Amino acid sequence: MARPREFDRDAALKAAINVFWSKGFAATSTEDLVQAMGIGRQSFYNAFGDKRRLYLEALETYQRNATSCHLGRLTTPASPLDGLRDLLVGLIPDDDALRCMGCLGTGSIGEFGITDPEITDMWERIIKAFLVKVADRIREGQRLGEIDPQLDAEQAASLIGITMSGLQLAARGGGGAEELHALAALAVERFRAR
Amino acid sequence: MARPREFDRDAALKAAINVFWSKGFAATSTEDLVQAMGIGRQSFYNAFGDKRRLYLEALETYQRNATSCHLGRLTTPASPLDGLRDLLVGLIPDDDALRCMGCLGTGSIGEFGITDPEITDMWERIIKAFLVKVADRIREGQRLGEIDPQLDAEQAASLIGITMSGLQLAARGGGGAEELHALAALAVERFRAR
DNA sequence: TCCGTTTTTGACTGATCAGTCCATAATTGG
DNA sequence: CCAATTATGGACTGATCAGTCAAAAACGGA
Repeated sequence: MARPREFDRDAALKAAINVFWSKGFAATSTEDLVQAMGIGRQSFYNAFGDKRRLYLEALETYQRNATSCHLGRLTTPASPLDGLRDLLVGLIPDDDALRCMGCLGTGSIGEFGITDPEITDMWERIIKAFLVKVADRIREGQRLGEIDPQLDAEQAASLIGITMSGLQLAARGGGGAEELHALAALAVERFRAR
Repeated sequence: MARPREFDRDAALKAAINVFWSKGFAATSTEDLVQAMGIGRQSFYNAFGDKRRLYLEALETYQRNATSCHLGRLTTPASPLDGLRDLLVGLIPDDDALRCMGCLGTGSIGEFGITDPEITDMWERIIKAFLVKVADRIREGQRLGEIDPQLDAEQAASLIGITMSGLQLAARGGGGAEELHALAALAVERFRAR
């Protein structure tokens, strides 16, 4: 039909994700993006709309991938408490360069707050579905006698979510891997039935 | 000796803090600032150096004030556990407009990470001194039998710090006052000796 | 009253911003 | 081989960016 695109759209998107991830939306220029993505300016606008559209797509892609990793860690271990610990500990990469990037999702909250309805909606949708799974796992742990039965599972799940955000911010702020791993483990340990 | 300045420097700084607080550094233009501060462009550069200098001063002023409020809430109640709860609950204003601004300090971490040495140093200095006080209060609670004696006080204090960041991010993300107050209380309750 | 010093005002700078235009190139269906 | 369609590269746009300049204005001291 027409001339095919020369670059790999997924690879370009991945490159864009990394730029937004490390610098945020406002501090990233379209020049930064086309450079990192290795494509021409017009190809950029053809394939991704504009800077904001690309950011939304990058955010959604990043968050979908991240959430899938989180759920993997949460549900893999037989023990729900282990699952929760793996979830939190797994947020914190050992690699310094990666760890100090923090999380694009929490970064977008910090940058936009609730000023951008599309971002707010996306976040709400993703986080709600995720916290449901966390609450399920917590209830499972309560049934098994691992987790304090007095806890409200939904509320405990929200607290896990908040702890996740806090850990990721601390990671971006330069927190060490061992230190943050220990804090993640401690946070989960507080849920154990005694 | 010379012509006196016509504006109130502290008031102008306060106005600048509010702009940076709600929009972040990169998304704030000098035009935004001089508008909000109600001063001329040259007065701006005379009195505050440049945009970055003003940001650093705003951040330091904001954080000094915030930390002082935190310490007040932490130490006022007779019960250390109550102090910790007041600390966390007090982070979350009832006023919607104020609450959804989050925290300028955590915002600066999200925006700059560890890329700006001056910000990193300032943050490290302030947070370390603060966490020492939190750890002191935790040890006091352990002596009184309120707080789980098995906890490492320094580590627990760090977890409190992380929970604070998470709560403030959640507030910026649109979390409700009651919901976040309950989560703050729950987070502290997990430290209680049983 | 005049001088030295500082603030104020508003115009101005070159750089960079996001996004567009257009000519050319590459592809497939007819 | 041509027409239709899309991709590409590079020049270009007006807007906005952070920051500067120069001249006028407001003060205290001599």
